[in-house]
Amino acid sequence: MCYTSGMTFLPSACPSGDEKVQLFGLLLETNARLARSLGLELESTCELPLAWFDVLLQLRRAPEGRLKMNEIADAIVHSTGGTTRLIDRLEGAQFVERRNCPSDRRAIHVAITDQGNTKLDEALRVHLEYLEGSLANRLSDDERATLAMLLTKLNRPARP
Amino acid sequence: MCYTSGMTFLPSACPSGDEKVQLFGLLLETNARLARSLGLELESTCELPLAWFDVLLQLRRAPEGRLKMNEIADAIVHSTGGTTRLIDRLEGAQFVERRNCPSDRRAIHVAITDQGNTKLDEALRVHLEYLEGSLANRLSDDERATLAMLLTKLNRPARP
DNA sequence: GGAGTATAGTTGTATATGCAACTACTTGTC
DNA sequence: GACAAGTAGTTGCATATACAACTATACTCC
Repeated sequence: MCYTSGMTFLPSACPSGDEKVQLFGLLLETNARLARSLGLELESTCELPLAWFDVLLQLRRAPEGRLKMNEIADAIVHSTGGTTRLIDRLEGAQFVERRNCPSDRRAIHVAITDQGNTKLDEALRVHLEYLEGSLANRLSDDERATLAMLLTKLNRPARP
Repeated sequence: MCYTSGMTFLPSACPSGDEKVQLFGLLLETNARLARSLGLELESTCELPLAWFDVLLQLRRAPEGRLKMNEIADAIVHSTGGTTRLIDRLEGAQFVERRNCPSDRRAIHVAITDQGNTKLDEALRVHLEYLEGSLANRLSDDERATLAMLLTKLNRPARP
């Protein structure tokens, strides 16, 4: 599968066509395109950045409707420093609020507010419509289930 | 699949557990984790940012070993402005060079240099090792082929 | 129960990126 | 062949994020 262009490559130095490299690149590219188009959609229709949407969604899914800072950072795959400022902005917009954690005075509970829930509902409506065009149109129910299974396997933390 | 927590949600306002929403979130999360760990790996062992690696890989794959600015921007899913500066940095490190395009004086050809090729080979070795741990360990050959097929379907540009 | 270590979160600083405005060139139309 | 519209790339500016250093609190082990 190695492209044989006019250029001269050392044979051993050309694994750019390796099947795994291709697959990994495809994953990055697919993700980047989908994230970008969804981000533009949410931003233009709801004025909600994708990262904010992601936080609100994680909070709604959380058992008690709240998460600690480091749980959010892990869930959305940001640094803790970046998460602090992201939550600052969300709190400034009154979509979430910080609360003290009674059992650990270092920790902070971040909870979604009513305004946050309202905005999230609005965004989810947009998101669902978007998904019809980007997922449902392109993959069958079975294919989506398979994809979910494969991604779940891929997403497991590395063995120790 | 909707979490029934202690909180009271309007039934219609809780599609956060929707199968497509879950799948999309899984895709974003998987991608973010893999990109982050690969980025750290490349940065620490090769001092090569992931975005630089991506550009060099696209250039090697290109039929003539070179691409125009807008082709790069599209391939790596960046804005053209962002790509200009990314290529500035890569050119500063002498991994790529800009050349005039003979047939269109607006356009720029970006070509990988010998130093860029050397660095890319180095990074690909790291990448291949990384992929053993992140892809090959978790998915069988068949599963990887299936995943590639599904992502390809997903990655097709939207219908007009 | 006190010293040392680990953990949760914040902040200073640097950097990478997007968007919109801009220049320069090309293409299409009359 | 000139003018309008479209396209390629760059730049000013704003912003989001990462990393590392820091503070405050919790845990562990003697």
